Amino acid sequence: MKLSEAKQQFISSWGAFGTHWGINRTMAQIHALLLVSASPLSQDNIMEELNISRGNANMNIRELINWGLVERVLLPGERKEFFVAEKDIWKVVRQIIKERKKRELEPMLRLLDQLEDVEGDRKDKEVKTFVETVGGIKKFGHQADRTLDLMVRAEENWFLSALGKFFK
Amino acid sequence: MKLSEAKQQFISSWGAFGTHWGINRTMAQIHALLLVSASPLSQDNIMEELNISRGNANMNIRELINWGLVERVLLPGERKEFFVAEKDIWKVVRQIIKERKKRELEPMLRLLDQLEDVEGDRKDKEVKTFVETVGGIKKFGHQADRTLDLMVRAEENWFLSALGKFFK
DNA sequence: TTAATTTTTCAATAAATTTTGAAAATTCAA
DNA sequence: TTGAATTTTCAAAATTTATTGAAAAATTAA
Repeated sequence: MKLSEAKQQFISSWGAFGTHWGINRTMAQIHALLLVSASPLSQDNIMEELNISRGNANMNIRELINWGLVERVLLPGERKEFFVAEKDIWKVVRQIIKERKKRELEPMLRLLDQLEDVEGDRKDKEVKTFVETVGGIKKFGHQADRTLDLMVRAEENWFLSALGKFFK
Repeated sequence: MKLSEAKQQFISSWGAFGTHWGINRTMAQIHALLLVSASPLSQDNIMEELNISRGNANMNIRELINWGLVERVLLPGERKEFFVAEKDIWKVVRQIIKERKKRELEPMLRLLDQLEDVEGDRKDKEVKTFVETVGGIKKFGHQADRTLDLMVRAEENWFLSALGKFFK
């Protein structure tokens, strides 16, 4: 397989993959393109490679920067901005965990904490089921939150390899 | 907070949560509703509670069954079908991991395996970056695949609590 | 300064996804 | 069998989300 074809395939399936994770196709494709580029790309490069408009490129590049997955670089003698993606996949995953934890898990846990003190007789079957189910989710969520914290803080890939040994 | 209000809130935020994970709002809401219901609900119950159409309810209930998160139950003396959700959150999470692994991770790994044998000089910077980045993702992916396998096979919540102790 | 280049914004448009509801198919009691 | 109850399907409509492109804003070299 030729490099250009392989790149195409990678970009396209990374884009499809993203849509299963609440990330829009274009954002995932830009990320994929930068992941496999040896050198920084400008917004125009990206527009051309992916056949997308200026506004679309700009918006999604910015979003990738907000997520901490891409950064701007200034090339000497160039007026344009260029962009590169972090290529160490473990760092990428850590960054995504960090952001999603903050954006999704933590707000959900705050809500669950509130829902705990629902009025009513604990002997009522409906009340009991609600309290127990929500309580279980809350407990699981807090435990996951702590575990993810450790993952995010881990400096190296030691987490997964430690796990591997742990389970053997 | 009243039970009905708490239920409403839980359903609504579980729905919003789902949309960040590539799951449609209604499917997540039906799941939430069943999670906090003490007794099985019929399709009509669900339609009424969530104010959705028959077709919509039917389609999303079926999808939840495909995901292994909900099951049909037949109530004695009733002609209609009723539905219940697995309430043990650890089992729910394991089931989701199992399905997403099969539907998303495994196909991606098969593609990455193919992309590995790209033609071209390994000294070419573009080729090198591609091979290394994709290789890194592949390695990470396979490792994650094995770890998730262990999680799915784990019978009880011992996984997270073991982790907790492991990291202390 | 000025003016060319580049980035950002955002209303309009397009595309994708979800929802509806009525009709068809299926199930099941009698 | 029949027919009422229930489930399923699916084309059309509604809604949501993504994309465009042109205009405005910002940046920078001279």
